[in-house]
Amino acid sequence: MMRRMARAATTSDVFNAIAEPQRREILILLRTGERPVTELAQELGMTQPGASKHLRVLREVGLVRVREAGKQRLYGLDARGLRPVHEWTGGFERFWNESFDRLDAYVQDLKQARQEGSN
Amino acid sequence: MMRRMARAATTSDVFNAIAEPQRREILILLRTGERPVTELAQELGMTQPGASKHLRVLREVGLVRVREAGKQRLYGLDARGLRPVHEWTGGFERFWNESFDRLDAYVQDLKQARQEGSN
DNA sequence: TTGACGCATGCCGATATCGGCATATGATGA
DNA sequence: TCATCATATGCCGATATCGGCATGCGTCAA
Repeated sequence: MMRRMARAATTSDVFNAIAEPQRREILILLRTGERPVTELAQELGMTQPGASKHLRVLREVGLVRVREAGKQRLYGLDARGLRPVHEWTGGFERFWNESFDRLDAYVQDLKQARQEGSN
Repeated sequence: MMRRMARAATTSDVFNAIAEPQRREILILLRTGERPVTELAQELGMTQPGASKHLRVLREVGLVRVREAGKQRLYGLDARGLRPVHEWTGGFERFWNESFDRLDAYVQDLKQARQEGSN
């Protein structure tokens, strides 16, 4: 039945897949070329099962591809799935590039009120 | 001690904040201007407490700002926090725009393998 | 065939998430 | 002051997440 879901399945949503810092690191690393799981785990300081699990998530949302190479499984980047995210955030570009009526007033307000650095 | 965290705190990470579909909808809606909570909840078909909670997360990562207006609290967009996400994904742009050596090989490989093997 | 390697998966525990509901808090106006 | 509106928060239950560990399974080499 699955009436309620605590969160959109990480496995079906690129936004969710890249919400995990380690998974983002994997993607970055894979920009330099494909890697077998163990090597990847080693370079990122994670356990092999840990790497495998993250890779699975990435695979399921289509951000990586696997290629069998004998004993190994070479994981490679497939960044096409990141494009929608890029475009989605791009839809807000003008809101951070231009200074807006209300927005601008806010910003000035805040800059004065807080020092903005705290976090 | 908090040795292990099941996930990066949603409250400290913009990536995580926008991993939630409803929160993304809120951000989109707020592009057209600020809104009091109830109106926002109504327009997006969510309960008032639900809206408040999502707004809290968005506030804590700095994606929205609140302005007190008498009884109401007007929430407005602050898209600056989306810029890092845009840039991060942008770092993968050439991987989906250009056709790459290895990448290309993969694709060809897969096309062949599927035609032959047909799992 | 056997053993070692590479990897995936299953189970567990701790914790976080999300929605619903009730309720607390705060401002407004009669 | 008191009722009311607007919002925030607390608690709950169901579920998902993530890391660690053990183990299963396939591949290769001797």
